[in-house]
Formats: sequence, C-alpha cells, structure tokens
Amino acid sequence: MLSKKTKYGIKALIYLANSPENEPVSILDISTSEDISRKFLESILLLLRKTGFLSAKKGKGGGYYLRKNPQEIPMAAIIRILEGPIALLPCVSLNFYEKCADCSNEKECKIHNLMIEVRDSALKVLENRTLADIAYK
Amino acid sequence: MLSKKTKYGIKALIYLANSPENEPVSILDISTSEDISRKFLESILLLLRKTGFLSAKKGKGGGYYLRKNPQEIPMAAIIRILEGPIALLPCVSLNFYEKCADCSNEKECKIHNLMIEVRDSALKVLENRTLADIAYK
DNA sequence: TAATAATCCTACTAATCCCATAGGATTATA
DNA sequence: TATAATCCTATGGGATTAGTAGGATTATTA
Repeated sequence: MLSKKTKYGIKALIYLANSPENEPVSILDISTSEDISRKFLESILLLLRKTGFLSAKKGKGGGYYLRKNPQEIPMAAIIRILEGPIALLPCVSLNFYEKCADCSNEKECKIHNLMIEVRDSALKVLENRTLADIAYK
Repeated sequence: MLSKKTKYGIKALIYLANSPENEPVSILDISTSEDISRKFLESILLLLRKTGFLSAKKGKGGGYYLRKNPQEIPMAAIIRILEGPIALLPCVSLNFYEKCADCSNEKECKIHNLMIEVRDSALKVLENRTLADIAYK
C-alpha cells in the first residue's frame, strides 16, 4: 500500500500541475488547499526538489514549481522516489535490486518469475501514465 | 514489498505442495529445510490453517498438509491472507475496501482510477497463477 | 500408562518505519 | 529592516515487523 507521504506528494504535484506555469506556489498554499500537515509536506517537497522534480524559489513570493512538463513525468518515476520499489520483491526490482539471501538460482526460482510478471504488468500502466494524465480534468 | 512473513508462507506452501499427499509435514521439517525461524514459521502456519489453506494433525507423526489441491489455490488468495491488500490504496481494494477521508468523489478521482488500473493488471497475473504453477519444477 | 513428539495459544521484545512536529538558519522581496 | 518564504537537522510517539518464550493440549507408541 502507498504511504501517506506518497499520496501527499502526488496530490501536491497535481496541484502544481494545475497552477499557472513558472509561478511558485508556497507550501502553506498547498498544505491548506489539500489539507496536509504543513511540516510533513515541507519534507516531501524538499525531497521532490532534491530529486529533480521541483525547483524552489526562496523568500517572499517564493515557493515550488514543476521543473518539467507534466507530460514528461511518468507516474512510475514519482512513485519510485516517494515510495521506493514498485516490485514486490527486491530480487525483481529494476531500480532497487537486491539479491535474495535464500535463493541460489534466480532464473529457476518460480516465485521470482511470478513477481517479474506482476512487476511488468504494473509498470506497463505506471510507465505509460504521466502526471498530466492524472492532473487535468 | 512483500514481508518475510508472506515469503516464508509461500515457501512453506510450495514445500507442502511438493510433499507426498496427505502426509503431514512438521514445522521443524519445513523450518530446517527452508531455513526459517521455527517459532515464526509456527505462527504463519497457524494462520494458514485458520484461514482454510492447511489442516493440521497433532501429536507424534503429526504436522501440516494442504487442504486443497495446489491447482485450486490462486496466488492472489495466498497473498491476501499473508500480506493483506493487493491494491495500492484502500479505496481500490476489492477485499479490504476503505473510503479515502480526503476524497469526496471517487469516480472522478484520477488517482483512484489509475490505481484501479494497476490493481487490475496485477490481479490478472495473480488470480490466474495457482500454487501448482509455482510449486512444481 | 508413561514418555514423547507434535501442534496450539498467548504474551512479550527489539528494531524499524511512518507520520508528524520543532525550531532555528538562510535567502529574497518590498 | 521587516517579512515571507524555503532549508535543514533533530526528535518523538505510535504502528508494524520479525522473532522469542513458555507452557497447554493432543496423539502416538513403547
């Protein structure tokens, strides 16, 4: 299940996608509009900035704005940053791969192969939907 | 990501599927063969028994055995019991549904609709693969 | 019938993660 | 210079995860 962090992050990104381009939006604005704890949202936006999704402008009139067009941001990329792996097991994760300690032969492992199928079917959706697809009404 | 509980549970079920039918297998047997903490496995098998996947026989020569044929057990059912919802949000879960507090119109919610797609694509795999598919070599 | 081998059941613990908050430092604007 | 914003680090409570402990119960068999 997605954490609140992820859900809040997505809602904030939708909010920014629906704001006038290149006009910074303050944390307070987003947190009151979307009813999200201000300080918690702050840490989320900080993360989204450090990972290249957002830029920030400090000082009066400052705030956050999208660095790229919403059409260029796949939902899979957002979820990976906020939530972590999309795969159900580390051994089938494309971006957070880890070998299973208890598995000597990955290619023969039936659980492994099943989880690859699940991952691919989920990715097929999440890689092909962008922020623009879910942001605009 | 799947918890160890889920992974251990699946491995135990595979082990039982590959054991001679109707011959009980002891916790100790499974835990040593699969290198799983005996006491932790005990609680997992207890859960699988209470939810109808396994039957148990007490006393000497006793142990656990599958209640149904592996072909009749979809992986989705196993994961739901051990892990919980397959969906990424409670508001799109078929078996663990919960309304989102922050969402007034589910049908119009774009996040909701995206997550339905993800859920359905994962279920398409997990409902159609049975324990038999992953147990036999 | 007594020893033994197994599950059953409840409670407990340590570690980690999630959600949120606090408070000051820094920076830009008017 | 006052103000409004982000930046950054630290902290705390609660929930979840993974595992442990120990005795109660039940069935077999010698």
